[in-house]
Amino acid sequence: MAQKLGTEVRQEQIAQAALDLIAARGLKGLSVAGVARRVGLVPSAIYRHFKGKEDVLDAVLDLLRGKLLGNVRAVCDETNDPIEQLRRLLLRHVALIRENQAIPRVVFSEEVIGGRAARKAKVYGIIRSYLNKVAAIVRRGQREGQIRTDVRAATLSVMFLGLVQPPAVLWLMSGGTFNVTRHVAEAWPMFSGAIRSSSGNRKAAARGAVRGAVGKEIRRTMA
Amino acid sequence: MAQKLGTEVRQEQIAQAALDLIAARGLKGLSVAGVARRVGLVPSAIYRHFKGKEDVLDAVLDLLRGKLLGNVRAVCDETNDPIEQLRRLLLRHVALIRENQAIPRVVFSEEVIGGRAARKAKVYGIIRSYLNKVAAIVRRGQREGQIRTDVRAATLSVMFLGLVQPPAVLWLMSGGTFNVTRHVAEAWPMFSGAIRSSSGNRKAAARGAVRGAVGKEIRRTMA
DNA sequence: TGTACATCAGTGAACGCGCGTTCACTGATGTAC
DNA sequence: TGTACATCAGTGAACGCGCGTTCACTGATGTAC
Repeated sequence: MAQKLGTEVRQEQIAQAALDLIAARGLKGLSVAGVARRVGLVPSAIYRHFKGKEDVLDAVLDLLRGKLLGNVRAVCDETNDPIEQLRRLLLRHVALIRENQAIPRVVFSEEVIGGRAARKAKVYGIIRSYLNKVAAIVRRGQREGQIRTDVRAATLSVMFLGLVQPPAVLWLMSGGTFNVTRHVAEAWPMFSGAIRSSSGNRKAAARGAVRGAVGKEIRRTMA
Repeated sequence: MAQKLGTEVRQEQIAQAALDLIAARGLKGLSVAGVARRVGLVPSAIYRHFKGKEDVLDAVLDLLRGKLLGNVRAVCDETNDPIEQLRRLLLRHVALIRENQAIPRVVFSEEVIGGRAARKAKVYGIIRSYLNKVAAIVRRGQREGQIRTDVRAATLSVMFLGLVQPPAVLWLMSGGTFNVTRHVAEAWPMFSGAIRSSSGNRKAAARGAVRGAVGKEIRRTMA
């Protein structure tokens, strides 16, 4: 018989084991038996600590939320410059995904995207929190004059996500061939250049001109 | 007994029914029985036309490849300006995904990302073909002077994908709440502005300056 | 310090459901004669 | 035009596998007295 441990300890172990299992085999490969084996228990023992498989998955989502939002907090502690915060967040995000394939695997999984409404909402909530924090950084940059103000912060935050997400998917699907780091290293300078407000003496005038041009483009795009 | 039809006809019907089913309920909800019901057959009848469920999925992938690459061909026929081609491709892509939720659902699915190597490779191949065609458009734009040359075409093509992919995921997860069209309409002007080569008389000089700056940024980003 | 008892984490057998797949059979359709 | 035959799409019953979940039972641990 396996050692008897408190339910809090087991819950942590189980959630972590589930996370590892997802990282290794994907959400589809997440089974109660597999988790139990990793923890050194018998499948039915899992039910001493969780109501069922669904609850285990919820615990995994909580872990992921912690990791994602933790990154945001970390970069905010590291520096004060909004653009520099974004750059570091980007690098951390890439590192996080590399070490933890479970994140994209969960976010993009069927269980989540096509699954129960409650879970879909939970994952959406996590991503929204993340995006909102990114948008807050952007908004501060806009107030303080480093970031252009003719594009909504919400839009910029989703574009920011667009720097990592496609490469992450390509990386997963290529089995590690696609070079995420290289892509990000090339894409970030262009992105950061594009979101910087035109600085210098003609600042206000230039910004006005750009805003007019973008507005015209929006009307064209939607036509 | 259902009407007897040729195997080619049935194969098309079955692939289309599978596509519809995926769009409605996700890949997880794709069952032989479900497909059979939609076609008006009994489950075992499917095996007259496909070796098994896996083969049905492969047929679905072929359908998707056709739709994706078809869009590229269409925009190349519509106009000659590379940037305009990209803009139209973006709009078409959004429309395609809106009408056909099956695309993101398949691409992001477990079956694909964590599934058999052969299928993963097939989907990766489809996306690579798409990206390569986008990169070809970009490269032409670079040769002809409309698009900046200090960022690789491959990188720009992945960034292009980054304009749609995150909003598509958010749209799916939010159950249709997230406004993809609006995001794209706002993101495109910024993107197209950022990829345009600085035109005018000081063209070469400006480009040289930008290239220098970007190179410096790359070294910083990777540090 | 020792004994009885309550608690509760861990066990293993068994159940049931969904689902992909097989197989012998049916009967409609088109062709050869 | 009619008849026999071959072909092959469609049928329904049954199988088997994986897997989540249940349940009565065990036995280790800590507490009360």
